[in-house]
Amino acid sequence: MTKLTIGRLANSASVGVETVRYYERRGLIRQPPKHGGFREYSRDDIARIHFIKRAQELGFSLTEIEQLLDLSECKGNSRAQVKQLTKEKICEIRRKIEHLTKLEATLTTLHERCNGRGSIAGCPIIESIVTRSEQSDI
Amino acid sequence: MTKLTIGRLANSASVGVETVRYYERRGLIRQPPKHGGFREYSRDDIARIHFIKRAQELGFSLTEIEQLLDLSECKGNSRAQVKQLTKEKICEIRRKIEHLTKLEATLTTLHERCNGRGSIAGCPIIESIVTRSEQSDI
DNA sequence: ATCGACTCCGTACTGCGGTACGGAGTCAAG
DNA sequence: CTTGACTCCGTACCGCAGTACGGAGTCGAT
Repeated sequence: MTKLTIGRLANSASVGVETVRYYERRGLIRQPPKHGGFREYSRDDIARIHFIKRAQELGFSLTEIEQLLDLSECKGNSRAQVKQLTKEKICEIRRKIEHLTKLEATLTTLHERCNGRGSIAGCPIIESIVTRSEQSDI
Repeated sequence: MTKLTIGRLANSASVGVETVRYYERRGLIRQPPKHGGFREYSRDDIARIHFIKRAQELGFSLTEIEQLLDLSECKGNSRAQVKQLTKEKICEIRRKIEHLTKLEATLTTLHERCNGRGSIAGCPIIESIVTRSEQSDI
């Protein structure tokens, strides 16, 4: 049972040492006791970083993850808040998808319209950018 | 016919003065002749900024827009390259949509599974984050 | 001639999520 | 007890697309 230093913690959680320090600065993980100036972590801290990483994969920002962590530790009726955060994230993702879908449609139309041969003169893609009046995006 | 100073140019193109200077630094617009130390633009520069803005709306980055601008001004058979850039952008957008769609599905499942009542203990959303083993995202 | 608005320039800062640097201190193995 | 790996800390930097600052100079209208 060697001491869980920052390097070993980082290794166990597959992140960089600097990332751990960064999370500490951001308040995502508490500063652990120090022995001889060196941080000494517990197993729980590995789990905490795993939590952060997994929540990131789900699309949550570090700020939101901070809230999730707080909620997951408080004793109130916090399940509603977690659900609410999730709902907002879903809406955000849907908005992004909607926007990207429109973009894709516009670009695909342009791409199909362009024969890809010859000089720029008459290129429908460039034309569309110059006379910005085609479909509405954004 | 008052002189087209940076402020008037910015106004005409609905961007900030600092944005124009930034585009110049980035090489997106050439530095115009200066009279008494003041930049003096032509009507073409307004069109150029409009081009940049419209291309941004289409999802292109400033780096890509630089290429588009170069292509739109060169005399070679550059239509193929414009089409290629567009295709790559479409692929990039499709990848993003794909990723976001998977995320949305995962989060929606989680959201449905959570009744939103009570404390954290047993909350399916938090559980899913803690035991990161549900669906695969990213 | 004066005044206010504008412009000049370099630099720093924003948000996001880290990554890199570098000199000093410390721990553990040989 | 030396050596090498690790850790400490603050700070700067990355990409992206700007935005902000602030002191000095200049233009146009009165």
